[in-house]
Amino acid sequence: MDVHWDDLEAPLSPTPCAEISDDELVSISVRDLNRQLKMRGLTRDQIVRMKQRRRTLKNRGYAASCRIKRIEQKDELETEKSQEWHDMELMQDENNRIREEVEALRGKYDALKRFAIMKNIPLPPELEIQP
Amino acid sequence: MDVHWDDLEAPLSPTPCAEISDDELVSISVRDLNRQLKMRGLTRDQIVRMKQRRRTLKNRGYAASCRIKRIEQKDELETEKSQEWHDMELMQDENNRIREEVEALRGKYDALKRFAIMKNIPLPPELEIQP
DNA sequence: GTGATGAGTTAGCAT
DNA sequence: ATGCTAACTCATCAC
Repeated sequence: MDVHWDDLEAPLSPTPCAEISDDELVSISVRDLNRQLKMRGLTRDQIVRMKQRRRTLKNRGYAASCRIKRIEQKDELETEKSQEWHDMELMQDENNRIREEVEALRGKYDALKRFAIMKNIPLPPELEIQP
Repeated sequence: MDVHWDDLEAPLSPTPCAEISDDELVSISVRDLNRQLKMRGLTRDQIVRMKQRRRTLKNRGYAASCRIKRIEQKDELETEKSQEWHDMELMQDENNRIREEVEALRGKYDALKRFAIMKNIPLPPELEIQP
């Protein structure tokens, strides 16, 4: 890491590119990359290969993010699903609670009806009890 | 397709393997494959390469099923999610329906209470109306 | 040029 | 040997 190109003395040596690490190559700007390539008299062919290596490294990263994204989306779906499942349970409970309330109320109503009948108390029609 | 090996006359020719299509190679049994390879005097090296080609073709299929499986699982999750969402809506409606029922019942109760008070009808304590 | 993604290859694990 | 899957490479598309 932290290589200084100007320190190198043999730009035309048989291994003129070995010093560029993957991390550097993938993060350097196109502008700077071109500058370095020119400066170190690389052949057209070497330049093409270097560009290609950069592209491949970039693609490696894209593939990784793509995989991560896919996993995250799956997690998201699963989380939403279990959240909905939870909400549904709460609603189910609420539902039962209200249902019991209705039952209790209706029970009292019936008792009241029996009471009225027993005592022969006539009820106005709008207060009649229909189940 | 439908190649008959016995028809070939030059088992040691420079292209002794070209006749095996991908489909055949990937679906033939190991037993039969070995038989064919032996029968056509292939070199050890050619046999190794043929086996490797078979393995690669199989892997191609595995990769495809793996992708399909992933997509299906995602679809499944999404389907379940929207199903739950639908169920939840139904339950919400049911909930509102029961809630209205309670309200109606309670309204009648109040009316009954006012009626009893107006007529000075004493109710037994267990039939008392508490909101 | 950059980023995303489908398909294919390879390595490595489990059976 | 077989099947699966993560990571990688490559082709291709959209911007």
